[in-house]
Amino acid sequence: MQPRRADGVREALEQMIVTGELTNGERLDETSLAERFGCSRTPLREAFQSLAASGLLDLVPHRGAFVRHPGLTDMVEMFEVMAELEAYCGRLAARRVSAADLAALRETVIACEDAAAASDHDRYYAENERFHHLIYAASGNGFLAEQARQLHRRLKPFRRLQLRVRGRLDQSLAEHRAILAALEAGDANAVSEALRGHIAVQGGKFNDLMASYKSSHLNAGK
Amino acid sequence: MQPRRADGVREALEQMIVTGELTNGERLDETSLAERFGCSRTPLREAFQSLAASGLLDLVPHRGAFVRHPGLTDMVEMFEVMAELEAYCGRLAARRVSAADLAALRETVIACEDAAAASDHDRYYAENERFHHLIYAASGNGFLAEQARQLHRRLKPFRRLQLRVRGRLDQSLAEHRAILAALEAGDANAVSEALRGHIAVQGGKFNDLMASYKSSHLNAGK
DNA sequence: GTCAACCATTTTGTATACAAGATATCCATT
DNA sequence: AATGGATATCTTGTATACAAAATGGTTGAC
Repeated sequence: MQPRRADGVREALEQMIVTGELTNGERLDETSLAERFGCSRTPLREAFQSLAASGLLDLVPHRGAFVRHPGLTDMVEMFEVMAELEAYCGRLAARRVSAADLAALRETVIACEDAAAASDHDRYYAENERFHHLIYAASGNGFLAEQARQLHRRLKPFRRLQLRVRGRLDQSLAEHRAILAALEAGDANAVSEALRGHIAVQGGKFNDLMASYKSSHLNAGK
Repeated sequence: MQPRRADGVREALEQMIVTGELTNGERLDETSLAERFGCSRTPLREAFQSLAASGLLDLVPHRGAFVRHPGLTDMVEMFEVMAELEAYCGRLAARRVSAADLAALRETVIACEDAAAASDHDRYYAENERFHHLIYAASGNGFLAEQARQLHRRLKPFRRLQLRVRGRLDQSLAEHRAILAALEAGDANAVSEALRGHIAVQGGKFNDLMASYKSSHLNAGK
């Protein structure tokens, strides 16, 4: 991972943060990171600003940039908001979804079925992401869609871990089918509630989340 | 406005953007801005990254930074999301609000009454902001509160303009009273709906918003 | 022996110099 | 006259040099 170009610095750093390669609370040394990336401190510091704005770094003046991994509490809070955003997307989408959107959604569900049958977690996740992004877009509210995408992105690593829990794939798939059915029926409440339940961390999902959180090793230094 | 220090550059720029001093689509010339702020291009460019992440700037590689004012559509979309976020804050707050929170909320309502009686828009806005921030915090979800604060901040200039519409102050105050009453009663649905209605752009509010938007001169170059 | 102040070292913050890409101008050609 | 291309100029992107601030260690006093 040696991006000569600066555009990649932000992405590379983000990757290093979310994968846990950089542990929580760790101070990022500008000089050594610059050397590692084969660039100077300038593009690095610009990336820091961007990452800090996304909440992935803490920028303390004259002290440095510190990796900021969400704690278990933060994660639960974020999922709570994610559930609400998705539910709202779904509510709007139920009214505004187009035939083309529905066709695309049906496709992703089929693709998810294939992936689930093959136990291909990576592919399932990719299609799962497409499914949700389609719903965000179908909300007809571009700002809402963008917010949802951002949060979705931030929760990505944890969601991926969750999907590896046994049986979760099939459950997720069944929920997708229910969401799609509600959308086709144009039942805003049903869509909204199905999505909320799909995202919300409740019941057994909390234990799954906690387990995957612990195994993520992101909580070092907390 | 000449911040010698770099921490102020971001704030100063943000102010210049939201006040409309910098018009929509305008390209920010690094050299001239640096000269104006009495600093070099380096801190400016770091501020650009931060502002771009907040959606106030568009950063086009090798082309420059362009001011990005929300169009009328964007604004309506943002208010739509704001209404939903506030409604959710209220729903949570109805369960979690503390006696101290309620006392503080009562204070702000009284302060709002004073300000409204004196037709002091600036003071009313300040207390109004405090009222809403208290509810965000009372939601007990720190992430949600932060998201709400950010969006609230971004909508600030438009909200201020809206409040200048005749009669809007008294209406807003009455709604605050209703929200507080619902919170005291612990009626989650009532709080949620009262807040949604308080924020949502609907009915006559849309015309007010449109009028204030036009008079904001932020839409130049669109 | 402990605490505090001072100095050295390290690290962040800023300015400037330089490189690379983009735009605009001017000239040649059709 | 219009178009296409080459070049000059300007702007952004990056590296480096320098300044300021913080940290850590050492020394001296109590």
